[in-house]
Amino acid sequence: MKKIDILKKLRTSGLRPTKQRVEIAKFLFERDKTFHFTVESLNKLLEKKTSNKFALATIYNTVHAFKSAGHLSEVEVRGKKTYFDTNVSNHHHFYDSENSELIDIDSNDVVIQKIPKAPNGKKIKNIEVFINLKN
Amino acid sequence: MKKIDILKKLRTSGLRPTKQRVEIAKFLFERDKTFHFTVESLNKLLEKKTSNKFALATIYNTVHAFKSAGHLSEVEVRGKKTYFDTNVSNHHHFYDSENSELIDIDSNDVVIQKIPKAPNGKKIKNIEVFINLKN
DNA sequence: ATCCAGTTTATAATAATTCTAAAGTAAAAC
DNA sequence: GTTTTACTTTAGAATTATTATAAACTGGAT
Repeated sequence: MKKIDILKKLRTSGLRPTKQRVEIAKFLFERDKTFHFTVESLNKLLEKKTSNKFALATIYNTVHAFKSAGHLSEVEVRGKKTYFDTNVSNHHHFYDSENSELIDIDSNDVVIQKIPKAPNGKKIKNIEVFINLKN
Repeated sequence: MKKIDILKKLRTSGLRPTKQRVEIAKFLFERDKTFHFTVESLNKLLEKKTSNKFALATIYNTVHAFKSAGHLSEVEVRGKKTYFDTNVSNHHHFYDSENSELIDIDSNDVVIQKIPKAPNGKKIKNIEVFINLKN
């Protein structure tokens, strides 16, 4: 994704393309493979990659803004930190607790044959399959 | 589950049946349906139900002790608080984010036809299916 | 009854995240 | 191109869930 697209992405989401947002967006979205991170890991990587330092609160603000705009998804992982994913399509995850690593599973690689119907008055929003790994 | 069984349950787990543990165990395990809770909700419910007050740290200690002994399971729910479940068999969950409620799904009610093979050198520990609900 | 390891307790410490209010800035209005 | 305005960033404080600490307590062995 090119810089011009980054700017468009931000503008069309109603996000003013500030220096910080553009930097973070470039870091997150200018890549081929999907990327999983926590606010802490993102912060460290940004410190290395770019010369600028961002306030931690800015990382939080930005990541949440991107999430609200649908550019990031939050992954269901129990633990202290919240994981985010640049893959916003419907998909599943392996979780390797050895090194706290998430790995995407394409939606097509999981086929569910049978699920229960939703409780009264409720509908199914989405189904997440989480495969925990061991060595 | 009767009191005598509660005591046996604690003793066979190597847990000394203290006043607090017995009270909490009775509250958690003397019921027919499975029960989902957070430390906070459990604490509130115990305050109402029993005349005794427990230190919050005791609730944490006890819940973790029960979990280590295999009498409680921890559920994968993203959010600030950790959820526990008196159902320790292999099963899945609905999650109703409207009222932060978990509902058990029997393992037999979910059939997965296809899953990807685990990444190199890793094995599958378990599979958790999480069905998010909406109104 | 006495003792001791395991427990409970109140409180402090920690960790992730959110809040706050002042200073900064993109972009609209002039 | 200035000025203005509303949105952002920032540093630090506040909050929240959880864990650690260390002193007081207690079940159960002796």
